[in-house]
Amino acid sequence: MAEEWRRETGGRRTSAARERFERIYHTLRDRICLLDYPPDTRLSEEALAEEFGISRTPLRRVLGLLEAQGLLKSVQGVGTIVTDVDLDELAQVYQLRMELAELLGKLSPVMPDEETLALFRAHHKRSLGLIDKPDPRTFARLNMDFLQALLLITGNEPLRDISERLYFQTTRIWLKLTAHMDIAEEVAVFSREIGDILAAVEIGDLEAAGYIRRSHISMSFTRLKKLTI
Amino acid sequence: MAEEWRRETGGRRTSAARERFERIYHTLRDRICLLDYPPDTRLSEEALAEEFGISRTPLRRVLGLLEAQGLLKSVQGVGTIVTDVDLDELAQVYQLRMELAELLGKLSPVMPDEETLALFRAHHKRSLGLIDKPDPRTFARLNMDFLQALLLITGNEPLRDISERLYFQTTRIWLKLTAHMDIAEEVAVFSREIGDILAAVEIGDLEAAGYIRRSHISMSFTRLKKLTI
DNA sequence: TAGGATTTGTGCGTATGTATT
DNA sequence: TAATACATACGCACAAATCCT
Repeated sequence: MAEEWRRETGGRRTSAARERFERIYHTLRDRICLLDYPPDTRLSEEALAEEFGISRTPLRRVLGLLEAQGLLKSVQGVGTIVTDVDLDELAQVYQLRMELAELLGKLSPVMPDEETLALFRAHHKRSLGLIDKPDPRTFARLNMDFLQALLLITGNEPLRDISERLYFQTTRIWLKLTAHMDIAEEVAVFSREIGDILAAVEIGDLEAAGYIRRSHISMSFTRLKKLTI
Repeated sequence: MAEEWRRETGGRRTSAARERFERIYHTLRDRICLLDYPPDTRLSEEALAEEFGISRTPLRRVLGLLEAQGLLKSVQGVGTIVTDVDLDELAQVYQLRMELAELLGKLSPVMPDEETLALFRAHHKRSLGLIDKPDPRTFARLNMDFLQALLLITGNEPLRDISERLYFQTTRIWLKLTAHMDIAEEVAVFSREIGDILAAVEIGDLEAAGYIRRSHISMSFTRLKKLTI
């Protein structure tokens, strides 16, 4: 039979190869977005393959996906290079993310269960703790975790996928500009965002949560533009 | 030097390998969406590689992208299978496409040049000719071509990419249900849609074009639901 | 239940392209 | 300009998994 590898309730299958693919994908995506691999870094397929204990072939499958999502660019004879984010791309992505944030609370809204609420509260607590000791990397990580939680308020899977992809496409620009901004102020603003959205989610007003998120994406971009001028 | 392979005005590079990748990708995507490969079809990597005159390795790169977009599913020991579209997925994609259609006319609107207008007029003419001799496959092809033209009204590249991807994710369901619908009526409706959008584009009212598109996506889904009940 | 046929997944050597000396 | 070093792209053989007899 060999069906012990069935997973999840719906009977969906997940092969070991697919799990490994996901694991490596998330690992590399996080490294790119946390600037462990800053823009223009040249990655070595061979070194990465060795690190993960596989050959170049399955690794290249992961790199291909990251390239399709705009985080990498492979050029024969040169290498696999981490892409940079230019202001035009950033503006377009943010403009679209604003609209999608609004849709998060409108399309197939899912009333959060107790587990999801606990997640929001935990993130809020983390943000409060971060105020005392602001750290760019910890801030970036919390930001990523909070996005994942926020996606749970919609049952529209394509919307979740797209929102996640657009977020990771440009989020590393924040860590890149960390030296030119007031980290303490950014953390304080973000903590208020989480608090406001948590309040909306607690009373089940997901549409309000979407609007709050939209407003913060808008203001984030405005602050960011002032830095780059 | 070996720089004769530069293409496009912006100095953007396109290697031969990348062009071949794009060509095969579009070929296979069209075959899936035009039901040359109906849902549940098992594709052979070896046969496809031979057809395109390459080995399995670069072909698998294309299949990997089609799998990431939800059109294929590879299972070891079984094969590469064309996915089917279930009603839940269809509903979510259509709900999102309605919103994105509205955004097409709002985010970074691009006033069409004469070439683009000629494209719209040509498609309208094709739709009128199709009324006399309705054919499902020709209809599907025109539908695809019109989408590509419509995407030109926005300068927001992420929005264009996402709109295109969502369209191709579910459009084959129309051809699949062709036997149960009034093709002549569908062609007539579509021809009016093109005519209305053409009129809006001609006078530069791109926001109106987006709303017209949205309304037709909505009505299409309503008609489709009646077929599947 | 077992085994062979078939398919995708993987490892590795080679070809091809780029940058540098 | 030519040669060398080194990176990704490719082709092929084998491993692993599934299905059917």
